[in-house]
Amino acid sequence: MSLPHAILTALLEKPSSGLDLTRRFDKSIGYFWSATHQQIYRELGKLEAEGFIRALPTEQPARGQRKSYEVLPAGRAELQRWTAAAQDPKPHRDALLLRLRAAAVVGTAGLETDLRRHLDLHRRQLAEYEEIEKRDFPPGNDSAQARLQHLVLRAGIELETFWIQWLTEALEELPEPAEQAS
Amino acid sequence: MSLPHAILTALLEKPSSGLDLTRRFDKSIGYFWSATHQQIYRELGKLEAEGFIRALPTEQPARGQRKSYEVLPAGRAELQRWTAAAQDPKPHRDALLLRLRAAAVVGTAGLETDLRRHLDLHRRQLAEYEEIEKRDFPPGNDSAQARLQHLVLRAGIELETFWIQWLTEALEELPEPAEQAS
DNA sequence: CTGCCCATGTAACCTGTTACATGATTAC
DNA sequence: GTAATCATGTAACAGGTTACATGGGCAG
Repeated sequence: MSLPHAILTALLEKPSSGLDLTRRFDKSIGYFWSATHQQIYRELGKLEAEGFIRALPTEQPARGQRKSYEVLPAGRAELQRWTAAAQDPKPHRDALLLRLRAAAVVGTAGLETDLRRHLDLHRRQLAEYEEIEKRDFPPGNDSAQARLQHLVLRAGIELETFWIQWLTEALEELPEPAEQAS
Repeated sequence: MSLPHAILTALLEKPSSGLDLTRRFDKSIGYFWSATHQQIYRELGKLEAEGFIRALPTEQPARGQRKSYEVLPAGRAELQRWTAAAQDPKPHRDALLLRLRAAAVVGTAGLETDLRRHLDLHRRQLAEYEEIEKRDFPPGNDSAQARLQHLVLRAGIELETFWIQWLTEALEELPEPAEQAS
């Protein structure tokens, strides 16, 4: 039950249309809560029906016309309630760790290529985060809002850093191709 | 599409009944790929229908009777194929980071209690992992299989360590209760 | 023989994914 | 005017969650 709250947060940061939101869910918010445009439109409909958001009045909100939404007081209250509510951490699911565990049983043949690819993807993501950090969080800005946003970004940076280091170790653990059983 | 492969891995490590698997998915494999008993029974049925596993022959495999499964050669081959296949990382979804981002907009009132609870949960998980490490991976055992399994466990340890450190920082960033607007 | 737990399973629902559909705008 | 793209949406499906059902064995 987090997608509606991700959308409320995004809309509070800036009122947007469905497509705007879709774009913002490809970066920024989407770095830790991804969503496709189909999910977003579905959820915008629900949020509007519940009275949490409303479409900004425009001329012709017909098909093919942009429709921007803003958060209503009830929506802000709901987000506040959700933020403060106790929530149990969701069980983890990490396909890569599962694969390594499977490889311990059936062998590591063929793994290396994809591990290197993942390593590369994490390096790119880290570079992107560091770019954002340099651009959006120059030293000195210490408003409460900026500090919290920076904290979230640093979580991303440190998680990517962890995966890069871990994948590097993992690649060292793999037997040389020459040693692999066929 | 990872649950069937998680089950194949678990069954290769040790043939089991549905309930055994359920228990093992509450720890061990379940630390990075959780599943409920309903999912497991559903998936066991599918895997058996596909010829990847089979029920070990017993007297009366009726309702209420334990039914143990073992992996067939086709199942091992499928797991091997999956392990070596390229897989894109799934998009992240982390409710806690989302909440912090929401809190940057609607305020941090009420957050602290639950952050402390999460911190405590992560500390317990880390302690559990370290216990397992001490028990199952004493220094000196360096079979390829043990090294891979240890690598996976270390990922868990380091991730928990990260969250503990991050949550500690986050709690320091929160304004004092006295400063919070009502 | 009642209540409780073990073991397997069914059903309904919710969320997320993939593929496709439709109207409007812009480029050529 | 036709093709490509923008913007919003529908439909079908897959995976995961929650609630409930069924039969067997065991403790008192």
